[in-house]
Amino acid sequence: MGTGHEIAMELRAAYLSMHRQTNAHLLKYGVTADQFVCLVILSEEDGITQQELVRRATSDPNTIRAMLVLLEKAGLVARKKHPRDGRARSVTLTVKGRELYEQIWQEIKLMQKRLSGLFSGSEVDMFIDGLKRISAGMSSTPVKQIVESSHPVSENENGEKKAVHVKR
Amino acid sequence: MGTGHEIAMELRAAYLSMHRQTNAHLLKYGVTADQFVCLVILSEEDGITQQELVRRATSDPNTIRAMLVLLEKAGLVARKKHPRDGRARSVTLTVKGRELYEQIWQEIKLMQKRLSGLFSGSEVDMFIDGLKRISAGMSSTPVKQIVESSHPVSENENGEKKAVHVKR
DNA sequence: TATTGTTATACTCTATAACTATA
DNA sequence: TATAGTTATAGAGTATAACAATA
Repeated sequence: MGTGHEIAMELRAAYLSMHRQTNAHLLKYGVTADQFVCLVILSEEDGITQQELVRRATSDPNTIRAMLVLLEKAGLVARKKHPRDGRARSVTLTVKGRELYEQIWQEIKLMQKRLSGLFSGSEVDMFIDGLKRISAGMSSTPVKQIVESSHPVSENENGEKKAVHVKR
Repeated sequence: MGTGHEIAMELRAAYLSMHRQTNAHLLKYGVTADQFVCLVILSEEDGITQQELVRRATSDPNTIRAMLVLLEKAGLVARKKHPRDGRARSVTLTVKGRELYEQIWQEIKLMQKRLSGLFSGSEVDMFIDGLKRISAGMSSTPVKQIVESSHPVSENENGEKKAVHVKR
């Protein structure tokens, strides 16, 4: 029977395969797969905050900012002041951004058809449900009782990131 | 019913959640999740070539080399000349590398138990099978008929990476 | 000639931490 | 005080392309 380790390795393999394939397709448009995810999210709802983009893209504030700066430089998105919250930014697709998104979508659509074509109708939903369970089960809240164990590397009581020799 | 787009987004979310969680756990050991994958593969079979590591880690030669150089600098792996093929390198875990691997494994095991605990016995295998289908279906061979379409960006006939404005 | 790996180079993504401005 | 985002900094991973050594 499949183990947790196997799930992890195959999840990794599946994601990386998809990610590379997507990047290869998008290379000629000058955007990365991750940047395109931002475009997709914005095409679904324009004017959301960076914070909200972070959440929907399963990302973090620094990464999203870096990507938005690049997308802004490419003239694909705009970051206006949020009308109601002076701290926030309201991110929108420019006309150019929406056009590029739609152009890319035509191509990516075929790849996604290939993706869903790998499953039968009933399988798809079960599979997606499994993915969602993993997202929920692995979402960032660290598991306390796991963190302190009988390893001599870190001695702190509460699982904080008090690294001994941090690399990043 | 779930679409290809939904599969892609949820696959992304699941992988990134798992990846971040793993990185957070491994931070105190001074290795990344990706580096740990190398250690795991080597623990399963010592003395394989970099090429073989590339394949099993779903990676590429440059990335694997960069990671091995870091792992070698940390004293966790060794790269000897391959006994039969003078071009190849035979990669092995050092004693220190194997010890660290086993120490980390105790902790990661719990996370993996949590992972497999999200599924029933019969579900696990179906889910893993779905992931494998994606890896196979998305594996690097580019889909010819998709590549050239009616976009004005690239005009080449055979889907080669002849980018107009390449960023990376 | 084909293959394994290296070197040089460069950019994106990711993360930490300290900071500003607004709520 | 808490929250949204910025700045500075840094390092890992990823990719291209040209190269050397060996098969």
